Amino acid sequence: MELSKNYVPQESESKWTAIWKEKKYYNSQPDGRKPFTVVIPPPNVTGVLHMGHTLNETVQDILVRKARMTGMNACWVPGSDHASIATESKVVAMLKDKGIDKNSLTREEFLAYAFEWKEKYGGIIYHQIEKLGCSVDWDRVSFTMDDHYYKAVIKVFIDLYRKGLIYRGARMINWDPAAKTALSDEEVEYKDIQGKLYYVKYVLKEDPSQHIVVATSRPETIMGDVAICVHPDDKRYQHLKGKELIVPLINRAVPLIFDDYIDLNFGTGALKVTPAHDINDYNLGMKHHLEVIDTLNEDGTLSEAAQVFVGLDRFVAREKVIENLAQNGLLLKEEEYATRLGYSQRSGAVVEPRISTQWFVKMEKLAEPALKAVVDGQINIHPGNRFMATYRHWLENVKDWCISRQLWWGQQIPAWYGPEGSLQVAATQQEALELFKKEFPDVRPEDIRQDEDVLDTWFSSWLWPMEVFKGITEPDNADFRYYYPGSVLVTGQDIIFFWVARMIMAGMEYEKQIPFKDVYFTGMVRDKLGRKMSKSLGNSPDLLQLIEQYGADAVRFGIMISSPAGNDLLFDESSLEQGRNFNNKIWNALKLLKMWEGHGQGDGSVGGVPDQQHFAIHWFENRLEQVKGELDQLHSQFRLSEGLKTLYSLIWDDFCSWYLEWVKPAYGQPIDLQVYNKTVAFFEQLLQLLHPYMPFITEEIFHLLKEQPKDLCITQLDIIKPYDGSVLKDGELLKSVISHIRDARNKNSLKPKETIQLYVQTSEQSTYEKIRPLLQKQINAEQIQFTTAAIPGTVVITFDKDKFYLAMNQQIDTEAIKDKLLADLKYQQDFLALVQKKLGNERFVQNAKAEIVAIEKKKAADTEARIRTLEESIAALAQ
RNA sequence: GGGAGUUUAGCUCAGUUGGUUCAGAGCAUCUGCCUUACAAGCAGAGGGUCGGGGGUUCGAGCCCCUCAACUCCCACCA
Repeated sequence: MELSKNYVPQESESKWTAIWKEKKYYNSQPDGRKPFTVVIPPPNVTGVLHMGHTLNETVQDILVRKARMTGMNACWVPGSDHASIATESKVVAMLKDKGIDKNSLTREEFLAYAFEWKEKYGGIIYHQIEKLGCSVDWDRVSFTMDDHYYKAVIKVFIDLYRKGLIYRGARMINWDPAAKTALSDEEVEYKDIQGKLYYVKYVLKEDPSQHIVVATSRPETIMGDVAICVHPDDKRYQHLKGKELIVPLINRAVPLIFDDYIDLNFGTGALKVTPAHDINDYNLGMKHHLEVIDTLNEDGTLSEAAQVFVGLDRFVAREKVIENLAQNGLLLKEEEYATRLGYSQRSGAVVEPRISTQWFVKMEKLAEPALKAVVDGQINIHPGNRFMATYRHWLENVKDWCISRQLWWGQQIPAWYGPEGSLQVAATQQEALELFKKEFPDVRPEDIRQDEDVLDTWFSSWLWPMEVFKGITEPDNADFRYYYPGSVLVTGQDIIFFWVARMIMAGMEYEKQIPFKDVYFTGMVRDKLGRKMSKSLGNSPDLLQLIEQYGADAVRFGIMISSPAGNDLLFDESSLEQGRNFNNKIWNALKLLKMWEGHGQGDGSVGGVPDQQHFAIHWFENRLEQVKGELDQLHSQFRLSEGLKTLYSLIWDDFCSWYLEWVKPAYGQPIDLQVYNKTVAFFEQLLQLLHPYMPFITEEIFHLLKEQPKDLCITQLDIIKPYDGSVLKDGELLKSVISHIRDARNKNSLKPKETIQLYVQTSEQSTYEKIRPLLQKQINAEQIQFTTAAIPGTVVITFDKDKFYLAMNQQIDTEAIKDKLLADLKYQQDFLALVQKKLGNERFVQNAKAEIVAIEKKKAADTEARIRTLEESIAALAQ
């Protein structure tokens, strides 16, 4: 079989995607095994996967594949979120392009367009998830607007309402006067602008000669003023306590109130309170039980309540008010003032804060068990407890959750308005009607109307870990009982409140159980300049194009290699190159083995293995077990990035650079069959360990390596065996000695083909005997001999307490060697001085633990021995 | 404004309970190699006052205080 020069990912990726799918490896059904359940954080249905998703999905796939290979019944549920705001605005934009105004459509017509849109674009993310190699169960695809899911959301709303946890209340919302619609916070763009601050005189009712000056940026709202507020400690206004002031233009008397909300140093320290047109004023008004006077219409013109300039646009009215104030001598001055204004993303109009009636969830009772679950450690957050403080702070100061949205795409609020302002909450019109009939026996279907608003997207996604298994609609079903609670949730730290905390609340409320045992927070993916990835900057790469260019495994490698849990990741395509290079490295190891295949010699019995290769095999066997242990440790701590680094180094350095070179037969020589078989077995194990991170290439090579009874993705990892540390130590010694001698060869400009004679002066001859054959081969030595004295005319290298003499057919730069030895000597002497100073310190000897002192003593002894070695070498050199 | 986090080599990051030679890894850089798996490679090398200052301790990259810069979340000043 002819293998290509480099690994070509595309072909094998589509091949294995199809095979895995066809064999249904990733489909899960409840059975006797332990479940390992992961629910995907559902991406927006009409979106595309960005690099943040790529990171999340890769992390999940690593965990799921690893679980599947360790005897667990892994179930990874894919799906998507209807994402009410994001999707609706996209659909609205699409309609606009077609020349259709949303306002001209009925709700039903609009939803038909929206579903059509969802069907058309909803598949994109699933395709991307598949291309990335994610081992999700495609039979369990869920969508937050599936029929059962819709019902679950409605059921929960009704339930919470009956429990008294949902109520209607007033709230400031962002209003777009041009589009005449409410905006979500996300749809408001803030811009820094240069505005003006107007200083207006409010005279005292009982004594017009006295007044308070108020600074305002919005004089046109003066007619909505219901109080003037100052700081309780402000000496300037103490004497006016209990007095009333006159609002200009309309001559309304309003009270002077005191509140420490006021900033003493801003403006004049006096604030006009206009509850209808400012969120802070609204809160102040609530606190002080003030009236709310809404002086604006929904199109931004002044309303009847304003009394003056009725019907004029707010900005026209502003000029009129200023004019009027100036004429009456009430405008003291104007001041330039830098501020931020909200603009509507949709129409560009200046956003108007407006009071509206919204639905809320009471959070206090829900928050308590959710906080406890994390504080008690039922749920473990990774990394560490870093997000614990944030989580606790939010839950302890939790505000009620506004769940109504002025949109059509989503679950319509199951509240019905009947005669005489009556209200009923029910799943269907029929049920609502029944309820109304108790009070109004004659009520007809056309007398009641459902709330127009839909529910916040998070009000559906907080049920995700449950309802993907129909845990809300059919709580006793077998799937739910088996898979719930889930194992790990992998998500971005930015939605800890929006989503994570609320899922925990829902889980505790409806199952009295946590929804998942571990939460793994990934960081935010930024570009290499540290900027957030965004469409407007155009710095977010296209996932499919990256996969096309580098291969899915390389993309997975690149994104994982530098992303410790919770830390931001600066995405740089060079890490993908590193991944691609890693692919090639593995591919080339395969090519090497393929060259050996069929050329094996010997009967395959252990006895036939030559000494040098025997050591190599023995060493790698133990090294492999050691790394397996490390990997397990890292996995249990969710340190996947480090796990990948560990594997990278194990494969590239230990396996390819050291082991394969050690067992490689001399040019033209056949390989020992036993060695070959062992090497193949090692390679298989490496592929298996790497598989969760890089599924495609590992599966491909696994099969190219030899005939396999089954596919790699479902093989089970062996139990880790204990390893022999002394072999590893010998291996480290061998590697160090090889490196040192190669360095000396380099420094003396020896060509690789030129041989040397090596003399070793050591007290540990038996150790060197073990590694002698490999050492000889790797440093291209004609022979290695032991010596008890310096060999003149050679290059001297000291290593630990041992000395090496390299004889070569080459001019030797004695001065350079001497300089190096002297530098080393100086370092050792300085180090010894430090250690001795420490040991000479009585307080150290008294206070430090005995073993620490012993270690220091050993350090001193070792260093002294090393100094002697160096001094001897330098002396020998002088001869 | 409130809360949280980060700061270690040119870049991206490890560094666990304060104590093994602890100052590390990868990438990048430099030197030498077209050695018959791999130049997307091989063999080596150099590079850091651990953000600044102070403190605790026999001992601090790690603990405490303080300052600075950057980042995120929340609330957004008339």
